[in-house]
Amino acid sequence: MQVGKPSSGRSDFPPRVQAALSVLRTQHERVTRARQAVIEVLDGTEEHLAADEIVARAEASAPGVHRATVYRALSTLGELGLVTHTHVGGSATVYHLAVPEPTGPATSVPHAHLQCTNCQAVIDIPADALDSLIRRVDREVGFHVEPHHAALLGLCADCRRSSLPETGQKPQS
Amino acid sequence: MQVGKPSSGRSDFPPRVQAALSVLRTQHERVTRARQAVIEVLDGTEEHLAADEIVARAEASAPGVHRATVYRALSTLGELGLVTHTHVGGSATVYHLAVPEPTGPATSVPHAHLQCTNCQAVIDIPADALDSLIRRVDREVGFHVEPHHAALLGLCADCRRSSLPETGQKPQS
DNA sequence: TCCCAGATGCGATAGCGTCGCAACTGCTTC
DNA sequence: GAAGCAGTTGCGACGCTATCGCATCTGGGA
Repeated sequence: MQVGKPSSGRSDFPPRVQAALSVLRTQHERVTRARQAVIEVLDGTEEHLAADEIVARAEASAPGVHRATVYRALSTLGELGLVTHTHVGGSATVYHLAVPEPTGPATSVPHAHLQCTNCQAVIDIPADALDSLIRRVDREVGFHVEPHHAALLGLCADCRRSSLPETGQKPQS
Repeated sequence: MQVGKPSSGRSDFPPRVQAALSVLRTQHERVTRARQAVIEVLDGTEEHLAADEIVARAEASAPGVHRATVYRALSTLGELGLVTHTHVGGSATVYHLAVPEPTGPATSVPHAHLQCTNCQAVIDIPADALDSLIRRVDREVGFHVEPHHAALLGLCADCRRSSLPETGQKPQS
């Protein structure tokens, strides 16, 4: 990161960042330092980042960027379809860049999320695991499930093995 | 409601309330006014109640009951398996009484939840709608999904019909 | 370079939930 | 029926996530 000062026409951005910025321009949305920083942060990781964490990391390319600004940037980018968010647990929300690699549709394939109520780990699963559920719910109650939008809760393999026989641990969520 | 002053041995409680209270006694947990009130509130409705709403309704049988006390009661009842909770949207958590009618296993059948991100409505679906997903996830990643524990988000039938062609509405979650 | 709609920084505010602590009370024992 | 104590309650403070209003700043079109 920090490969130079962010000038909006800069061409040394990673491909997905460039793609996202050009969508902004196409949509007549302003390309600001805060938005660039948020996109760079999301592009630079495979993790599930909470807003908090995005603010912290955005400091690198946009020093002094404010929480509220990051929330607003995430909201704008979400409306443009550049970012998706997922509600995990009962509290935090995590964000993803929804821009495919221009070099091929390899990364950021649609996926759903599982979260362990014991260790809080978030696990990705292919979105198609929910296909039959989605079809059934659509057919029976006309509801359109967005599989990425909320994490399914439960116990991960590790926690099932280790914490079930009474250790002092207690699940949170 | 309010059919008399709450004395712990009282026998004019609805059957599920009595059943829940007797579980408390069996487990050597104290039967307090706050816990009784919470159980009565949950027994008295089919709605999905948030903690907030439970506090308000509990006022009837336990005047002055405090938010923190209701949260603690819900937590204790949850550990005993008498109450389950579901995370809906990104914020509120809703609670259910998990005590079956002693007269038959009719009500409080296991169910999962859908929530509309546009109108916030919560829809119940039979838990078995998730069965194949649960089996697949178990088989492939060893994760045990608890289908009631988090709502699946998406768009309900009404909102798909009415709000999709650009009305001014914007989804929240 | 000018200009202004739109974005930002900031602090205040709101909602949900938890914590520590002193006072109270179920429940057991006598 | 009274005593004692561990567990529960009431209360306010606190933490976290997220949003809002408003004055200031700035991206980008002319």
